[in-house]
Amino acid sequence: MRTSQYLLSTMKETPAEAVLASHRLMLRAGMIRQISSGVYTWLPTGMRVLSKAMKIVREEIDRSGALEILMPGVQPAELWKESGRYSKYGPELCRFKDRKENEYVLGPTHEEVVTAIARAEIKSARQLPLNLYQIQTKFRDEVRPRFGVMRSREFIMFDGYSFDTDKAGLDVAYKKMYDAYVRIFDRMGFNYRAVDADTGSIGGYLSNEFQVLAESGEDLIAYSDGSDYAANIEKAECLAPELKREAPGAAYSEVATLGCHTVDEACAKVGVPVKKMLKSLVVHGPKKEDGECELVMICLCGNQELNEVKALKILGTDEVEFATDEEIAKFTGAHPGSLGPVGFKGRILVDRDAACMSNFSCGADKDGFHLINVNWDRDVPKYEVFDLRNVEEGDPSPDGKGRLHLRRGIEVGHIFMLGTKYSESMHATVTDENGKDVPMVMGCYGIGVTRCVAAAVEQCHDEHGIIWPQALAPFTVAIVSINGDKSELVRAEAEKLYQALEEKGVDVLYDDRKERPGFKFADMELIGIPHIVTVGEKSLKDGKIEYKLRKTGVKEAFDKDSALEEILKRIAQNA
RNA sequence: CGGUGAUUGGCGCAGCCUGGUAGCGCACUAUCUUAGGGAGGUAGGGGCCGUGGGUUCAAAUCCCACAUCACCGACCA
Repeated sequence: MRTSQYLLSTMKETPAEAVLASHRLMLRAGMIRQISSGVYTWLPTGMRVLSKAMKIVREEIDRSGALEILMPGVQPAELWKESGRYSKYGPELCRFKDRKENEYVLGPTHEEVVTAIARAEIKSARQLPLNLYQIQTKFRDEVRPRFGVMRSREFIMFDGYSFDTDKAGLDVAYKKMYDAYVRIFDRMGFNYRAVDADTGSIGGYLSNEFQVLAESGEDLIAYSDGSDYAANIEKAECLAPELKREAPGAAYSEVATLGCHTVDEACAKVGVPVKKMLKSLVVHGPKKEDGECELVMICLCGNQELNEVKALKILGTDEVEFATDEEIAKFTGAHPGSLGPVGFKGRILVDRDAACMSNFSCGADKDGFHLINVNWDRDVPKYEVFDLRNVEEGDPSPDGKGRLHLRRGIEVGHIFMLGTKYSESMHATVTDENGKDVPMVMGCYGIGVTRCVAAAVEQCHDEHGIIWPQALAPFTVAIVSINGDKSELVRAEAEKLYQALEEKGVDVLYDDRKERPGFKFADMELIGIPHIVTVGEKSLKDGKIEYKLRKTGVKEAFDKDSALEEILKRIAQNA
C-alpha cells in the first residue's frame, strides 16, 4: 500500500474526550472514529488490525474443531422470553418493535439463538459433540460507555457454543477452548492471566476469565504468589481465619457519636482503631409474596469491603439492593451511620473476619450513639457466618499456598460451563443410546475482539505512539522515502524494495508522500509499524538502506542489495 | 441512575460576564522557498455559533425548555 493512495487520517492533536492512552492513540492513529456514544467506525488502519485479530481467533478456534456460522444481530423477543432472560437481562438489552408491532432485541449475546438452532438441527447424541461459533457484531446498551472501543455499546465478539451429552463431554470441550484461548492471547502478544470468575448474567456453574494486565483495567484480579491460584475479585476467596476471640470483657455501653456518619468518623469519636469497629449494612432480602422484602443486616470489619457477588448468592436475590434510609429508620429506629447488630430483629449475616472480633464497637441502632465492648453470642445471640468480603492485598491464598496480590485487568475473554440452563428452558434435547431424550450440556465462550485491539494498544505504547505486536500490526513494514520526489535514485530504490516486499507477501506501507522526513517518521511511529525502513540519498551514497525496529528503537544500516533479505530476517525474528 | 461540565469551520480552542462586522492555532487549496525527526512565506476556501421558543430595534452573547456528548460517582452505615 502507498500512503498516496491510502486514508491515513492521522491527527497531531487529540479530541478532548479521550482519557485513556489507547483511546487517544486509536483516534490519533486514524483507526477509529466515534459516530455516537459507544458506537464507532473502524477506518482502514483500524480495520486492518481488527482483521488480523479476527484472523488469529478464527485460525485457533478452527484448529480446535469448532464450526463457524453466522447468526443474526436482530433476534425475536420470543426466544428471550423462552429462556427467561427477557425480563432478567435489564436495560442493557436493547428492545424494539418492527412495523407489525412484533417485538425484537438487538443481540447482546447468542445463547438463545444458538440453542434454537441446536434443538432444530441436532436430534441424536451421535451428532455430538459439536461446537458452533461466530465472529459478529453485538449490541449492549451499556450504562456508561467509555474509553473508546474498550467499553463500547456496539462491538465485535467471538462467541462459541459447545454441545455435549454429558458433563464429561463438556469438560473436554471446555479444556479445548481454554487451550485455544491461550494460543490466541499468546499470538496477540498479551501479558495476561486466566482467572476464576463469577458466571454473572450468563449463568452456569464454572467460568474463567482471561485478563490482560493493565493499570487502566476496569477489573480487579487477585493472584497468589505461592501457587497458580488467580481469580476475579468478585470471586476471589482467601483462607478462612481461625476463629479465636478474646474473652468478653465488661458489658457493652453507649457512647455519644452525634454527627458521625462514616466508619472513620465513628472510630475517631469513639477512640477505637478501625479494626475494632464493625460496619453494618442493611440490604433487601428476597421478595415475599406480598411484594415486601425482609431487611437483612450484613456485618463486616470496618476496614473491609462487601463483596456483592458473594452476598447475593447467600441472600438468594438477583442484585444487592441497599435499603433506603426510610426503610431502615422504620425497622431499626435509627438512620444509616448508627446501625449495629445488637437488638436487630432480622437476619444477620457476619463475615468470617468480623466474626473473629471481640469487645468491638458498632452503631447502637439509635441515632447519634455507638456501642463499645460488644461481643458475639453474649450480645448478639443469633447470627450466621459467611465469607462476605472482598479479598485484600496480603490475604492468605485459599489453597494455603502463598499470599494474594491485587492487579488491574482488562477482560478480553470469558469461558463458561453452562450446563443445561438453556437447553432445559428451551427444550434442546437429543436422544441418547437408551432412546431417552436428554437436554444437551452446553458451554459458551466469548472474546471481545474489538476490546483486544484496544487492550493491545493499552499494553504497548510510548510517547511517540503505538507499538504493535507484529501479529496485530496494520502493516509489518513501513518504507519512508526521503525527498523521493526530487531524487530519482531514492525513488527507484524505494520502489524496488516496495515491490520486492509486496512480492514476498509482506504487509508494507510505502510512504511516498511529498512531505518532509520528520513528518513521515512521526506518522509511521504513531500508527506503530514494527519495522521502519528509510531510503534516502545520504545513506544510498554508501549503498546503504536504514532500518529501525519500532519496539526497541535500535537502528541498523543494510547494504541496499541485501536489504530485502535482512528485513525478512528481522520480521521472522519478531514473529 | 445521581452529580458536574460542555456544545462556535474537519480537530483543538477564544469570544459570552458588559448584546451591535464571528476570530485564533492545526488541517485543507494554490504558489514560492525549504528539505534526515511533525518547516516558513504569500494568497485563498470553509461556520444559519446543538435544537426550539422567548426578551430586544438588534442575540454566539440575556432568559426558558429540550437534545446530544463527556467526566466523576453509584460502599452509605
